[in-house]
Amino acid sequence: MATSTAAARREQERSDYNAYLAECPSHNLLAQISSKWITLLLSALAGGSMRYSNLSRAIPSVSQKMLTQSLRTMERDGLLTRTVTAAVPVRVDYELTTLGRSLNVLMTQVKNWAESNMDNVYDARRGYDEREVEDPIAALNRRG
Amino acid sequence: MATSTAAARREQERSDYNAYLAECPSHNLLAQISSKWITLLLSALAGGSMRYSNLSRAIPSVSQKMLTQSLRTMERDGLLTRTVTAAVPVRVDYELTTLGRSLNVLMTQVKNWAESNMDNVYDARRGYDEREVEDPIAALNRRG
DNA sequence: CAGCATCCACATTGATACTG
DNA sequence: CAGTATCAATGTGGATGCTG
Repeated sequence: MATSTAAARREQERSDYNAYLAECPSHNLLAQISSKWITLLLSALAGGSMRYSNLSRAIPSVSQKMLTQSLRTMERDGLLTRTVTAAVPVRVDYELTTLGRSLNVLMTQVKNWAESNMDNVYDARRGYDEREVEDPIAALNRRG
Repeated sequence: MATSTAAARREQERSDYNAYLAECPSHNLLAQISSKWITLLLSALAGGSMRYSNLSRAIPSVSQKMLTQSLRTMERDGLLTRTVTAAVPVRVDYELTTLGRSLNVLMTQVKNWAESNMDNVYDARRGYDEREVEDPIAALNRRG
């Protein structure tokens, strides 16, 4: 019965920790803001307010669905404001809040890091992939 | 023929931009590093080198699959080193590189932002969700 | 101990068509 | 113009079993 108990205990532990992580709000938030579109929208809106169609053109790879969805999420999280102007046709403007701008500062830094270190990363990848080819040698070494 | 041409042009534009985005290496990199597990692994390894089993225990919610996969990605990108010690049983240590540590500095800032602003975000969400309930009024206003 | 291979469930995303 | 609704494809991650 020992083994089945061990398995049960493992499962219990994992379940506990999952609950802990699911609770952890800062982690959820981190996951949200590091989403692909959020990042792009932050920098698109960094220069000031933009209309829906402007955003759509600024980030042409985004579908209406994801654009709307991301904007709604950001609005809900207080990162931007959505202003509807009653006219024909309707006009909707999006603008970063103070909170949104403060986040953008950080994300810009991360983006800059990515741009600055791209070459390092790509070199590392090339090196890694080449090493993969000569793996047999590593295997020999491992056998002493 | 005007409409079909417009559609074709749109598609062409989108295709062009997609190619542009797919090329954009800093964006790819950004997507990679903002992955859930990468973030956790960075902070787990911030204190120094760790063994595979240590990491597994430090981040209990990660499956072996994702742990291994994430570590390989980070190794490939030059964010950490993987050291195999031939012994029985085998021992594998992971340690952040200088590049990895420099990234961790930024990600820690973002993490801190998330922790500091959690309350703001949650308040905003509550406000948004409450406003949703009284949406009928907004609809009336919109009709002037 | 530190993985890899396989299968599978689910969430995310995209394409398409339609609307106030 | 600024969306909504729906369906299909894709990807991501987890569970399981096996290995050097």
